[in-house]
Amino acid sequence: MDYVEHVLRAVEAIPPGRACAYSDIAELVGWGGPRRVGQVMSAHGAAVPWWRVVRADGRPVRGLEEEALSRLRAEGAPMRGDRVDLSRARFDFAGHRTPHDTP
DNA sequence: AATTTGACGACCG
DNA sequence: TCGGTCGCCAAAT
Repeated sequence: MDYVEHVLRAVEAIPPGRACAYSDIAELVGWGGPRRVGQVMSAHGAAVPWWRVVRADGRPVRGLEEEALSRLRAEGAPMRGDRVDLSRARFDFAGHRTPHDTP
């Protein structure tokens, strides 16, 4: 059960207007893999801002593209067409710093 | 015990 | 950029 909590905690830490990939969560948690994270999100993601977790190429969650897109756009997340521009939107957990803020 | 199945990802043509 | 292919990891069949 602990694994689930770690994943959800990580997702909750993502601020509005930012996003990160499943692989980023997996890396932060340290075990399991992106697919494992996906399984957890599928089962327990409703409780957290799931739309801020996107695929590595920036496309939103499979199956919930519509809602994810509208929420992301509403938050002002940097988008590139129908996908998140992760180069700008990615949230860097380590140190709580972001690529955008770093000079 | 073997196979299929995901809210995935890297690589290659 | 866009697909196809293969690797990955755990859970459900």
